[in-house]
Amino acid sequence: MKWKELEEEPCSMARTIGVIGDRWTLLILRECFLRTRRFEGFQSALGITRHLLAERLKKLVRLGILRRIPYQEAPKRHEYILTQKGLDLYPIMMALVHWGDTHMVDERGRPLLHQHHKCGKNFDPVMVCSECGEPLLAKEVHTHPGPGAQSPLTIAAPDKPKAKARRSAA
Amino acid sequence: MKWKELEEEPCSMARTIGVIGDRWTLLILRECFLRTRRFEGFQSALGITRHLLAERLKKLVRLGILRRIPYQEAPKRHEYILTQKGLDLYPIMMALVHWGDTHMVDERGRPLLHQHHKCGKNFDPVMVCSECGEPLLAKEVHTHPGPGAQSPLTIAAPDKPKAKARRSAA
DNA sequence: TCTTTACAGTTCTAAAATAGAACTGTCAAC
DNA sequence: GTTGACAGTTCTATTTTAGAACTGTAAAGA
Repeated sequence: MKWKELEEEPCSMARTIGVIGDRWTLLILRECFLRTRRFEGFQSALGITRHLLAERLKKLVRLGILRRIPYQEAPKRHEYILTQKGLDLYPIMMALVHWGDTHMVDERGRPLLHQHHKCGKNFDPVMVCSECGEPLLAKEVHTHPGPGAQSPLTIAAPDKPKAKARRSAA
Repeated sequence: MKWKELEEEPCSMARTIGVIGDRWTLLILRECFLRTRRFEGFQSALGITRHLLAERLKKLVRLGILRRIPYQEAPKRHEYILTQKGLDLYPIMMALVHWGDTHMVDERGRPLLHQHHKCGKNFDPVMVCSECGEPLLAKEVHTHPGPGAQSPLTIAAPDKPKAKARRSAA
């Protein structure tokens, strides 16, 4: 499966993965949320090769997740800033951090604490139901096809004959 | 940067990315949450090559995200079931789906709806503060180093001399 | 003026990961 | 005794990444 194909799957998760589902893109976005904005900033913070960084930044701009804004003329220079679409990735970032905080910390504890302006406390992110406000558990959620569905299950209609025919074709 | 190194970075997000930050792993986990449990099930639903599927399942088992449980003797067969550690990835999955629902749907609408058992309604996941219950916005959160920090900022202490010295070394 | 530095890339080659297909092996059913 | 389900493993070819060097503009300093 190519990356491009992912973006066309009838599954919101697959499409999202097609956009941000690789290591470097995710790390670049982490830096964006930490207020890094410039090429050199990303490069030195991440140790990513310049080649890949340039390529990923282009992709994020093309997808409307970052905006490329000039901050000086003369030698033309640009900053990369999160758009609203990019800012909307925040829950994903927080969910990733929280899982790491829960399952991947060593004996020293969390590398980073998060403080909420509104209440002033260090917090954990909690995912709740938009309708009743209760925390969401996988077992308490039932999925069913929406208007954009193509298969009775969520996802990835295996509409490629290959998938099933693979062995009998031999 | 190698995948192994990621898991040792002083950043919970980097560590999480080291575990689940690739396309196929994420898609395999999606299938797990949709109750797929067997090798052939994953393979035909995803179209992943058998080689990679075997490799990724091993990794997920090694990391304690899936458990490999025999479901028949004779030809020994196993199922792959989410552990609690794996189930805890649910907010990440939901956050990915929700972003896709918001920004990647086509004119037909969402491929999949989610219904909450407790309240019976279709819902969106909302990420809130564990302390005050208010929805979290990136701009209202301040990060500061925790006990496991190694750099004043969250993350990725660029402790590799290469990062800065790269040009002057030439 | 000449050199160095900051910055933002681009362009190579080598190494690693992934795709794609076929092969292995056990057992049940036809 | 042949076929099919299932769960892998083993190949080669293609794509991606890593790693390092090179390009080019302009400011700062010797």
